[in-house]
Amino acid sequence: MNPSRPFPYPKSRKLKPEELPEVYRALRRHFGHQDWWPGETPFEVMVGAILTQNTAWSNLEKAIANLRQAGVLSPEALRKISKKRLAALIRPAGYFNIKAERLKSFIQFFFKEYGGRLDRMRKERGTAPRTKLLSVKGVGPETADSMLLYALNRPIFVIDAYTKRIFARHRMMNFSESYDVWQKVFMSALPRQTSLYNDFHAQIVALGKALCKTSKPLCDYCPLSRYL
DNA sequence: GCCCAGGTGGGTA
DNA sequence: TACCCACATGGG
Repeated sequence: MNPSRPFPYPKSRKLKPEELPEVYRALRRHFGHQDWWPGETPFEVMVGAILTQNTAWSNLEKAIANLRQAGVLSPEALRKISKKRLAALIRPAGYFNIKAERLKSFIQFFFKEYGGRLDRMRKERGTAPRTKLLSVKGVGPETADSMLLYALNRPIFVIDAYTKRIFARHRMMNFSESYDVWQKVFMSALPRQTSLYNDFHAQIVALGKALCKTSKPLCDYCPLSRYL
């Protein structure tokens, strides 16, 4: 994604953060409730959060399928497997060497901090899990927040490339604002509800994927065109 | 063949 | 702080 690319769409009115609840309802009317869970288990979600970094979802799915096929989609098995074999299994996800390294560092952290047990991580209150996750090499804010929202059911809004692209195009804020600023704007404008954050992010991804498949200008197609 | 995808960390000025 | 860059496969 090149944020400096010229803005390819007609000048639009500015979308205000206060309109986000309404935007969510518009997306939901268009796409329907997503009930989105990007993985079969919470642990799989955490693994997927690392594997999906800057990668097409279809490639991630191949890597997850390989891990499942090899029977290593568990904390214990991922701790035991060699980095070399792990890298070979996740090859379709791209960046396989660096992601094998990141998965290993995450697993090491997961055992050191929580004994490899998700329930122990769940019990920890407040912002401690996020702070700790961010200390793991290879886990940045989006990866940490994806884990917190989709694996631990915490009310944390995930900001991804689709989110920034779509809302920057609607001139709500600049693409280049920091992750924390983007997140603060969304979380200030929306009630703190896990189910809302889960489905809103899923709606954004649904829109992002739909727009990737069309060459039409955004405003001809987008269910948010009423806000232009 | 070319462009891009649900990021992150390291290096340089 | 603010940019560069490496990391890599697979689909359109």
